[in-house]
Amino acid sequence: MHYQRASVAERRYLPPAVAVSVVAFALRPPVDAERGAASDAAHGSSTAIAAPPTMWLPLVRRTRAPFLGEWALPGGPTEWDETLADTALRTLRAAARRDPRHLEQLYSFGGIERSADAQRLVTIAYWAQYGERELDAEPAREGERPRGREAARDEERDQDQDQDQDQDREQPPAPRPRRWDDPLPPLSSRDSGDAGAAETAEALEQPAGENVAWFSIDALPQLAFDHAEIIDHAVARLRAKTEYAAVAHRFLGESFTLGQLRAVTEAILGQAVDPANFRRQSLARGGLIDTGELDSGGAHRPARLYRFSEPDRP
Amino acid sequence: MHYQRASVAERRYLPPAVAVSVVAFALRPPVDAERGAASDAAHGSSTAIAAPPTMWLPLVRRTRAPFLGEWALPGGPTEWDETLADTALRTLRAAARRDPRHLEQLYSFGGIERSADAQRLVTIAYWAQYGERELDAEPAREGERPRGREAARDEERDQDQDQDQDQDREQPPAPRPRRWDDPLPPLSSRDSGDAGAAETAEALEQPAGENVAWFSIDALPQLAFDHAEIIDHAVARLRAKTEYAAVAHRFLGESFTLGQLRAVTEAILGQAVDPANFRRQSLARGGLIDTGELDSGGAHRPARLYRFSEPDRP
DNA sequence: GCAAAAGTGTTACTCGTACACCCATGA
DNA sequence: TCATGGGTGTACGAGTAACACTTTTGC
Repeated sequence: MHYQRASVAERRYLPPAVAVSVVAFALRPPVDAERGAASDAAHGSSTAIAAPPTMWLPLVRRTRAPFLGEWALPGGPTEWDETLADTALRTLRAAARRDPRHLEQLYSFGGIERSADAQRLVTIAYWAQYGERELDAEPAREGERPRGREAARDEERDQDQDQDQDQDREQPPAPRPRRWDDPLPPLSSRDSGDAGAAETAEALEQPAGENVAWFSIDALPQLAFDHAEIIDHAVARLRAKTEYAAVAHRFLGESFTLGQLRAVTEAILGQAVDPANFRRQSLARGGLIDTGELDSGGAHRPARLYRFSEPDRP
Repeated sequence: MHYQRASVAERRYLPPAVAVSVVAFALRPPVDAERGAASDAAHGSSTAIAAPPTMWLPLVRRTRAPFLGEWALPGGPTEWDETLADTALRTLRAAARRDPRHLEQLYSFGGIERSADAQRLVTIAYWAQYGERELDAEPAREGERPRGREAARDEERDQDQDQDQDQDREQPPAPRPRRWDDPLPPLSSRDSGDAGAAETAEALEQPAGENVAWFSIDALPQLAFDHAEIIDHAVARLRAKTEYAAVAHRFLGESFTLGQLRAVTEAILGQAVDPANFRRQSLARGGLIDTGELDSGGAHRPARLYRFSEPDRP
């Protein structure tokens, strides 16, 4: 459109473009994923979740001018008919080949370092979570339409931090043509190239699957733009969540033992948690439902399996 | 620029414009301000802060197409050389004729109800606080440059909610041309019209001073767009702040009694607080400095005056 | 003196933490 | 039988809420 034709000198006078970056956490890389750096800790068994020491996230290696060759968060500019959350989903899927289990807005960064003559860019950062199920699923092929549109539905709902009593939003008075940030209609097949503001400095070419690797947050590489800040921000947000259980359970599968949930919490917090107290507090806080089943896997007393009451998939 | 020349049909294919909305709280309207609705409670004395029952905020009456005649939050699109925070400051100043004491990013709303052929708009919501000093200051004239650039400096720092340990951001590796969201250079004299994306649905013509009124949050009028949601959000954020004292003191002047601080806290929370416990906890939490002076104003024992340690004005 | 708010003291209760201890299973 | 994690009981301390009480002013 007009953007492409604007000269370099003209571009800086255009209003800022809107892009999205996604910090997508998981307890481990997907089985088929490239691992970036720090591959010392042996992640032996494929599916079993045993004492996860840290969290991982996918990064994309830049193949363009600013910060060429460095690693950056998945993301890119919004398409004209996409919600912010859908842009996050689409770009994350292009990088990780999977839809996340949870997606939530993090913060808007007005500025990113760029050359003076580039168009300005407002980056809306999102953070996402992958559960065991998503990591085990075979990678989606390019061109398929994303599954799990529910993930976007969470967004802009419980983005608030603590005891935010999710006030219901009443319908607007006037005819409601459809918020362009609504959960969203068919994502048509038009992810071929970078239309719109794609020439922007941070704009991301769809990674073909190469140039993507998963990194432990303990061993991150040099990062492009201010993405290191964004990740710090996301980690802080994750840890600040008072409702640990609500966040932690999304890293796991459908059902889980309290031991697993505690291990995840310890991975998030980066420190040990008393098992006895964790049990009591988790159960007291509510949201955990005893399935009645037992997990007879380990060389010890079988543990009860729980589900989380949150309707993850309606 | 290009935007103006784009036809209506073309506009919807443009990338979203970026605009800002500001929820600016104060304990009372400025003396010279128009009061909207609910003017029953007699606000007798001009300067004395006596048992403020609620919070107030400025709204702007729309003089354009969607939601014409309804009230909306101060705000508007970003200029090409403005940071997000500066856009918030500029538009808030245009409405309230005053610079706030504190400004902080709230949340990004991807969508706002609009007609299908209008350009999309991403709204970054900010919330601001006015103190007694700002409310008493004579209104700034149109065309002056804003004072109190410090306010913008807060922004993007402590936006996080609770125990966020303000991690220092290291300098970027490459030459740093200047983040376009930096605290910001001379705001030149160009607030004459709406350049750029100003034709956008929500775009705001600088209010000449009319069409602006202050409302109690207990008696808000019908609001345009999803601004009611944004206000709810801002109020929730304000109440969720654990460090009440740090937030509350900004509503007051340079020095204040603990009784005043408690009254402000009660206004924020909307409920009574035990004076004895409030005193102990406030002092224990630190940040309050006994000035040694006394406030001999009321028909009772004089109260010590305190300052807050936060360097509000460096 | 009396009202009213400043300021102090005391108690009870809640919640998080630490840790001792029993339970049930696989090897 | 022993090691291991599941699961229960309990005591201690910090922080908070509730409220009685004293102090100091203006009227």
